[in-house]
Amino acid sequence: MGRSNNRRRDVTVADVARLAGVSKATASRALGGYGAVSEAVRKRVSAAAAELDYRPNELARSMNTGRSRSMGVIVGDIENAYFGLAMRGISDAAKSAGYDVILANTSESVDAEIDAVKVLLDKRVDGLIVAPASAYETDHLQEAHATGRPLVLLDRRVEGLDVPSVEVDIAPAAQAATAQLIHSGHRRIAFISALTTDGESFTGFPLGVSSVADRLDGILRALPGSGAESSTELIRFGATNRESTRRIVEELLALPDPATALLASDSLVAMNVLLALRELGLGVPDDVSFVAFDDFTWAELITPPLTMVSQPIYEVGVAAAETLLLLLRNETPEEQRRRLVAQLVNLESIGRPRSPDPR
Amino acid sequence: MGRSNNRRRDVTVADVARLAGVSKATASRALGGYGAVSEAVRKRVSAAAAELDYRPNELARSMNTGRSRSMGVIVGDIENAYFGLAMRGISDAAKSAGYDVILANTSESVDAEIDAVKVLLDKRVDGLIVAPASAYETDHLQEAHATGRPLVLLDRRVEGLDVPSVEVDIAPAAQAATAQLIHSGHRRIAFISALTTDGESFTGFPLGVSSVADRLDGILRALPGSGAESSTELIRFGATNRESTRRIVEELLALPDPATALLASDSLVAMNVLLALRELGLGVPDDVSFVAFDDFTWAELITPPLTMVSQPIYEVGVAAAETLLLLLRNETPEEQRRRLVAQLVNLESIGRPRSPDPR
DNA sequence: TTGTAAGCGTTATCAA
DNA sequence: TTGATAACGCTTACAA
Repeated sequence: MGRSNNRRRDVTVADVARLAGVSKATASRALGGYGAVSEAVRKRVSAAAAELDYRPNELARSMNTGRSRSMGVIVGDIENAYFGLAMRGISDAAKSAGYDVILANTSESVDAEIDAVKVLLDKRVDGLIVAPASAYETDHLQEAHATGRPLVLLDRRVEGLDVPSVEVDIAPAAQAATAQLIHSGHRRIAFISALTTDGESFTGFPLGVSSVADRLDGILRALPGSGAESSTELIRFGATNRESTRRIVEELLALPDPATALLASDSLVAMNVLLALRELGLGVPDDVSFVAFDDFTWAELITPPLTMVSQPIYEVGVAAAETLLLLLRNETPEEQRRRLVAQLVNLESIGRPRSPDPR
Repeated sequence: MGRSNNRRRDVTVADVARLAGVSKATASRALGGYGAVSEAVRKRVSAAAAELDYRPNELARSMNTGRSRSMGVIVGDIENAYFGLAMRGISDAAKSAGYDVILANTSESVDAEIDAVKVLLDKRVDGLIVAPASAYETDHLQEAHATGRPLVLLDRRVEGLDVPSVEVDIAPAAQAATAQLIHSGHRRIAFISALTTDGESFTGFPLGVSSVADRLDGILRALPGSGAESSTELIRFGATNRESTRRIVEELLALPDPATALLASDSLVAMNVLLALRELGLGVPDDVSFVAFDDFTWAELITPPLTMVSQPIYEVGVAAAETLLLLLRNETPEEQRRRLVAQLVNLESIGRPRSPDPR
């Protein structure tokens, strides 16, 4: 059966100590496994604790050790499978080190991020993992860092903020994808992102999100000497929803010299681009070639299977957590900027460009 | 600029009080906005707090209020979009009530769940939201409930555990989907789930996961008098991965009287079933009709668009959090078992059964 | 309205 | 090896 003391006052070390006939300090030592305790006493205390079903109050413990054995994680959008998987990686790595994870979701809003940092620091998390919503507004991250509590950046880095980051090394894969398109005969290659640039120029960078800047960087690196063109009109931001994405796709394909290949910055953009193409009655890759910067389980089921840049995002999460754990032990990570490799998964959405006029 | 005291000792109420020239208690009252404080003093304390950039230590606060303003959430798999979206709902609702969320992932393992409950209770969360991995092994949930801390079940309920649950009312939708299949002429309708039954009989229930049991319940309810058959061989569990799912699909289609329609219990199963059908060279819905219990953004892009049972899972998350918040205020939820309606989204993966022998 | 002092449940210090 | 006792930073009686 088991005791059913409703609404019982929590059992404390004092209770355990009393039952075991020792002092609070001794009981605490025995339970915590530190200091010097005789074997006999240890047994007695353990028995008493088991008897009373004692569970230490982690709050109280944290209060004078100063460490809470928890890490705060701040991401833009947990419902996005990309961050969901990263979260899983973080969670797994944290757990096996005895840490747990407090999650904050920001809906990619900097204000919410600022707030989340405050809340988590107030909760006295031992450290933070953040996928920053903006590379510009970073005062709150600077401040967090200044409190002395370790901070690791996830998926995105912030220039001028001297903390470790774990990212996907996406530029080479972006370059490879672009090279592949060029090889197939494409000269008008467009990039579509959900980023809102707020009137910022994207040329020369930096863009607000480094992971997007890196994609673009890789693409542009593939162009010189290829005959393919780098042109402002082919690089488009603001594909935040189905409608805006459709408008962008239409515009790209209605240019005097139209785009013949589209690269989508993430899975959501990819979906909206594909929906737009379908609505426009255009086929992939016969009418337009397509590459997505993300890998989704469903890609294989779509006709045709999509060419994608696959990212080890679970591993990014694990690495970020491990880096943070390292910092918490006052060790220094091998690299300040850790980059995991992305892979071009070459399925069937790249074809030859349709000739400008069908003869 | 801002001050750059590295590794500064945290500012406490005592510091604020000293600067404001009042006692600790008064400062605390002024900052907390309770008790009686003169306007002049309040201003002075606020100024001092701002000056010192004071941030209250929530740990210490929690320790003597007994409340931590945080809730623990335990789900099987955060990387699953289904739970990711629920998490988002919980997170949003919690935040707007000033609560935050500690997440634990269990990989659908009961042991991990038992552990997670312990850890979260030790952290003194004010309440728990759990999507239980099993309807049988529930001692840890009973115990959690017995501590007096409120518990709300998410997506799945546990018979005999008297706590509120928020679920999707999936049975009617399952019945509707089945009716639709019957209407199209199907008589051999199969259900495929990832659940491992451990040799439990599924007839008469209960299955380990109520949400799966409810699907089956709805399906079976549609059969009587329809001419369609209810048969053990058509109800299959253990579709946990691509290979096992393929085997199950093959078996179902190789029966003396083969299945002509397949219902997949969730999106992962759905994907594996579709992959299997593709590998077997079978078309949907020409060769086999198909319905999935989940909605995925990609369904529209697949050929043909899938018929699905769409679930308001974000809202389930919101409702679960709101129910918990209610309990935390010692109020009673209107319904002990809250059910949100699911909807049959009728796209194009239901067709007429292929005649047994092609003449 | 304000201050003093006693808790909350731990861990840490220092004698014994 | 053990036990008083003082922290940790906050809230809250109770007094003034």
